[in-house]
Amino acid sequence: MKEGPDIARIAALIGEPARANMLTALMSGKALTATELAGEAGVTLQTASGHLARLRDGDLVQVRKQGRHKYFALAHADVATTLEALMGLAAGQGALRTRIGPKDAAMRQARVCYNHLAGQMGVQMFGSLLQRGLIWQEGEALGLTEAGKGFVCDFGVDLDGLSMARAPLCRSCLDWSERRTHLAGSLGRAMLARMETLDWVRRDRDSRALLFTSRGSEAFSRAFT
Amino acid sequence: MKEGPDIARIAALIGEPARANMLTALMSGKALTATELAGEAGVTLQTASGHLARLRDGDLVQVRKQGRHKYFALAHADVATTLEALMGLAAGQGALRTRIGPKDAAMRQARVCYNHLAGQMGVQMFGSLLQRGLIWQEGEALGLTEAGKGFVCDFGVDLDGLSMARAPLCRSCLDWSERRTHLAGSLGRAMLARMETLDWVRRDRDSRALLFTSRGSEAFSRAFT
DNA sequence: TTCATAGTTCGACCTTAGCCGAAGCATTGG
DNA sequence: CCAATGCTTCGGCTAAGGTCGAACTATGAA
Repeated sequence: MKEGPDIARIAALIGEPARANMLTALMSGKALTATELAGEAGVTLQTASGHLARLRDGDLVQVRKQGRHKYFALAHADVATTLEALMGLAAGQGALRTRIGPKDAAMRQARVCYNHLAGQMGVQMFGSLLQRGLIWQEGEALGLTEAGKGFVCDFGVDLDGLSMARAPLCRSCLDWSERRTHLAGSLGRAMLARMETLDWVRRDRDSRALLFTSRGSEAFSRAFT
Repeated sequence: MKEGPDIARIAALIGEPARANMLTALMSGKALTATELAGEAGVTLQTASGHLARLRDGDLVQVRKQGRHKYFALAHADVATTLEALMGLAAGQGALRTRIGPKDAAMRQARVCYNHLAGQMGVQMFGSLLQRGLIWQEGEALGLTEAGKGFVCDFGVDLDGLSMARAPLCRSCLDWSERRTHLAGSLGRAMLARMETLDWVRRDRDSRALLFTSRGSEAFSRAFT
C-alpha cells in the first residue's frame, strides 16, 4: 500500500494558492526577490518567507543570495514543464475563471516560459524548424540536425558555448494554450535571447507576455515560415 | 496578480495523499471501483467516496456506473501526462503497484456476470463482433447492425422474442478482471443461454466460473475469431 | 554610529478539510 | 418480500497548516 514516488508531497506544495502564484510568477524565468514574490502571492512577507522555505525544501525553487536580497528562481526546467502541464489541465476545464482580456490574447500569442519562447509564435517556430529538417524529433528526444546547426549559427547563436553547458541543448515543452510542443532547453533560451538582442521582441514588465516589434514580427515570419 | 489558469486548484486536488494514491493506482489505465480505490488509498469507503466526488468535479477522473459498481478511470490522457511529470519531479520514481482482480484462472478465462459471458472469452467475443461490423458502438451506446441481426438469428437466438422485453437489448459491461467491455443486456444473456443449450459451456456448481467443453471451446474460437 | 531595508523566527489565532461512525439509498440475488 | 452489497450523505471530532503581529538578525547607506 506504500507509494512509489511521493507525488502528493510535490503536488501539495504546488497546490496552495500563495505558492502557486509565486511559481506562476517565476515561470517567466526571471529571478525574483522574496518581497516581490510576496506581492505576487498577495501575502505578507513573513508568510511568503515560510512558503519560500518550503518550496526550497521541496527542490522546486533555488535561491541565490546577493547583498541583502534573495533571488528566487525555479530550480530546474523540469519544474517548469510540470507547471505547464498543470496549466494545460486547468486551462482545459476552467475558462470560467480567467477572463480573456487584451493581455490574455497577447499571452496566447507569445509569452516567455522559463526563458524560452512559448505561445503561438513558439509553436510556429518549432513547426518551421521541424518541417525544414533543421531539428529532428523521436518521441521525447529532440536534437539539432547538421543543417540546423548551420542555421542556428547563422542566426547568431554561439552554439559552441551552449554545448559546454550541462543542461540539455534541446528539449520539447508542451504549450498549455496551444497544446503543442515548442522548443525549450538551452537552445530555446538562446534563441529567445538572440531575438531580444535583435530587438525583435520585448518583455512585458508586468506579465510573461512578449511583445514583438513590427520589424521583429516581420522578420520572424520570414525566418520561420 | 491573477494571470493564467488556476493551477492551485488542480494541484491541491492531486496533493492529498489519499487522492494521490488513487490517481497513481489509476495510472495503470484500468478502471477501478470505489471500494478498490479506497483500499489503495488506505481510507474507508466513505472517505474515498468524498475524494472521488471531488476528483470527478475537478475533471481528473471519469466515472461509469454499472449495476451497483462505479468504475473510475482517469479522465484524459492529459491527466496521465501531468501525473507522470509530477512523478518525475518526485525523483524517487518507483514502481507502480498493480492489484489484479480474481486469482482463479478459470474465473478469469470465463465466468457468468449477471447471466452473460464475462472474462477473457467475453471480451474476445465482444471484440470479434465489433471488428466484423456485427455490432456498433458509439460512446456508451451500443446496438446490433443489420448484418449482426442476421448473425445472431443464425446462431439460434430468438431475436423477436428479445425485442419484446423491457430491458435494453445491448449493453456494454466493463469486465472486472479484463477491465475491458464485453456484451451485456438481454442479448448477452441470450447468447450465453444459447451456448449452454449447444453444450459449449457448463456452469460450475460452486462458483461463477464457466467451463467450456472441448467441443465448445473449438466452436467458440471458430465463431468469434 | 544610527537608520533603513530585507528577510527570518516565534507565537497565537483560526479556518480548512480529512477522517470515521452511523444511517440512508440503490441495486442485485434469493 | 428480505438480505447483502456498493456507495453516498450527515455530523462531529481533530489535526494540519496558512495567516499575521511582533520581535530578531543581517546587510547596506548616511
